[in-house]
Amino acid sequence: MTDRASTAPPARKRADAQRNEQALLDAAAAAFGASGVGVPVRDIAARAGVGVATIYRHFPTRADLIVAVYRHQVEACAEAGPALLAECPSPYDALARWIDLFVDFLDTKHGLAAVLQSDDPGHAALHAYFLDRLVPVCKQLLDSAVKVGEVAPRLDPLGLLYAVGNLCAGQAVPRYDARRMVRLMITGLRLR
Amino acid sequence: MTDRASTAPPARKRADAQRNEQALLDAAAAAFGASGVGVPVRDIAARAGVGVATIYRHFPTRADLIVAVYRHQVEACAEAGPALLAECPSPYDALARWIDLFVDFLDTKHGLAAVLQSDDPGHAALHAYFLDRLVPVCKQLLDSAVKVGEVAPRLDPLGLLYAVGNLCAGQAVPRYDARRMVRLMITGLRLR
DNA sequence: ATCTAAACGGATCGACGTTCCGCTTGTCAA
DNA sequence: TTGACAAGCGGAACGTCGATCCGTTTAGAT
Repeated sequence: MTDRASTAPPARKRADAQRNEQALLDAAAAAFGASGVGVPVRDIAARAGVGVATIYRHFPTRADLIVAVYRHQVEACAEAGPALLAECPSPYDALARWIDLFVDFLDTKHGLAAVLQSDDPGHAALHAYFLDRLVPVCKQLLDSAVKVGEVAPRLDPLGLLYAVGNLCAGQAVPRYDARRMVRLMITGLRLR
Repeated sequence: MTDRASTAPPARKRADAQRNEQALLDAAAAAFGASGVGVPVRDIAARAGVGVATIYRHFPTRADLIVAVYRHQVEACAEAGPALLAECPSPYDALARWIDLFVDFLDTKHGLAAVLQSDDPGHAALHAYFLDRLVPVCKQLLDSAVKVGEVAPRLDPLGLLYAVGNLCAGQAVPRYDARRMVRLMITGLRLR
């Protein structure tokens, strides 16, 4: 075992493949920012200076690519949950602020919320990742607020996250303020 | 003026064109119900037994076809607004029940809410129709509730309708209950 | 019966996601 | 260093879909 990491599996990628994967991540991030997460696959490939097949080789579905691009930010959002719970005066406040963070994240990513609500099986991995990572955090916040009687019990955290995502989708109309509508919904949650 | 209706404009459609238009409306209604409003144009044409060009001739954009298919139901929803205002104990109740009607309408139409939130210019006519017809009704209900102090002022009726539409979009997840989330938001509206 | 413009249908085009296949190149052992 | 081989690559090709085009059919008027 001369490997630096003793747990590393024997399969190692070729150097050019690693470079391409990184180039693709950079290109995808740029393309998503410029044209939304629905940007044509060919555009991303062109930005990265690779062929389209290379994208599919590294990221079998668009969802895989999206997850890879936004993983850091989703992680940060997930980790903010317990932190807010610790520092906020009440669990409800923590929940409200955490939802705000989630809205911040979603509405700076053109079309991400829309993709999140699609039932295209190609997006299953995206659903799975977001939900696996964020539902437990939301549940913890919700449970804490329920425990002190600030919020009514029996609200599915998945449903709440889903609703926030939906409210952030489709901002085509300039007079529509997603954040305000989310706050309204969170207000409706409060018991006392 | 030998025309039966003196107000009829000189332009009259050929009988076969009228038949085809009706066949298309029936076929589209069936196809929308079976496969959602995103069903391929070719499928609708096949159901109606016409060529695809005939669809575009009668309904230049998909939005025109959707509007034509659902016009009656949208009208009914719009007309229910003033009626509810008259018969309900309070304007807030009328608003809540009207929103409920809107949700009823939306979530029985696969994918309609999703189309409603798309910013595809081909759907502009759909946006325009829904908004022209329903925003004034929503505004009347909202204004009435504001006047008696049940709801905070300065909420854009368009934004509220948009939010309801968003909440009804993308019901891919079985544990997501759009109606419940809408009710939560409407609850958040209430002042006293 | 004849004429004409309205209407038609399906071929066609372009955009896109996805797959396929022959070529290139990194890696490792001799 | 060199040779062999599999990992990796690029872009052509295919299927689907929306939208348009164009030669043909036909309703309705004369």
